Amino acid sequence: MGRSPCCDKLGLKKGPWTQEEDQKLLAYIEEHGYGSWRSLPEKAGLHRCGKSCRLRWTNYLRPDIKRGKFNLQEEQTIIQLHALLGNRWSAIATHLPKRTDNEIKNYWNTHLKKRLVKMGIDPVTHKPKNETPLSSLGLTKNAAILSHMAQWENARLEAEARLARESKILHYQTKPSSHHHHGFTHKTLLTTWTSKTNQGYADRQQQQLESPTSTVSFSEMKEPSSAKIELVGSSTCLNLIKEPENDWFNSTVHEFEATEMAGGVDEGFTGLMLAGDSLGRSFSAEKNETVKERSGGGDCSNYYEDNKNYLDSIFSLVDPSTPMMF
DNA sequence: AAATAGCTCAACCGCGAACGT
DNA sequence: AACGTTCGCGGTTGAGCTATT
Repeated sequence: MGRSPCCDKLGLKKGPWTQEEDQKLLAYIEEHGYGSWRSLPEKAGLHRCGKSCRLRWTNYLRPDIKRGKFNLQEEQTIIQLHALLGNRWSAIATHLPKRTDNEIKNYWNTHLKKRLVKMGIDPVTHKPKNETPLSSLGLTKNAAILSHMAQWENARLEAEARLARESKILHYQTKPSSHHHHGFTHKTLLTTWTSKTNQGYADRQQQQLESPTSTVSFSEMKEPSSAKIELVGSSTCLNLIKEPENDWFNSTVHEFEATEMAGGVDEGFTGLMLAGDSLGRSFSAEKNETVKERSGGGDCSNYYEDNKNYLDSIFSLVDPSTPMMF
């Protein structure tokens, strides 16, 4: 409830961070860990508000951030997940290791959205702009199914958030104390956390993830996010796993697949363009030049051989029985 | 070379959820 | 239950950079 007092307190600096400030923040976090952002600036000798420090850390200074151009695989993941989740950048970011929600949001707004608009696709609905309104009932069958899928994903995210909260507790329990843990590097700090929580986390995940997800992406586990990477593995393929016993989910997927087989797929979705030639410069032109150097190799590299459409991709995200290779 | 338009992205703002008392 | 504090999220801004005129 309520809002925290704003950072407009007298004397608190705003705007771009200097190298010196970065060093101070890094040095403090290396030694003491992070959290308690409100009190951190003063302890670290920074004339910033805690919010600003947290942002600088999560979006820039964190050691596990990958910077630079997004590769094709990442672009596709963003578009697909955006179609499913909308502007839930943090949720999308959980599927893109090393990328921050802010970065993804920026990239969407400055690149991907414009690209879709150019292609005549509504970046909000991911459907062609000239498409007639949905069926007389307001929704086509497929759109309704997608809506179900989104609900399913929402449930999954809630479960993940629940896990994240628990993991945070563990994190603070294992966080080095300022009294007796001097000289922690990022690596030791993060590794310590990971090793201490890995087993318990896996156990709880097994026991408690009762939402339709058995997704083991450890999403929302942002603190520290390198732990997520270790747990997920190096692949940036999405590892969503369908609960075999989830009848509703299975029936939904099967229903959709049946519809699709019958040629009933609504071709309005963005990904149809992704697989086709109309994708404009990046998804086709960049494909050849970049697939080797940008795909990151691994299990994802032969994605392009599968000329699958977008909805295939989306369902592959949630149905491992149709492996999606990026 | 200067002016201007367009673009990018780090950082800020405000809101609401979660949590503590 | 009510209230205060903290944190995280998504939307927005604007400084700095690049391209164009």
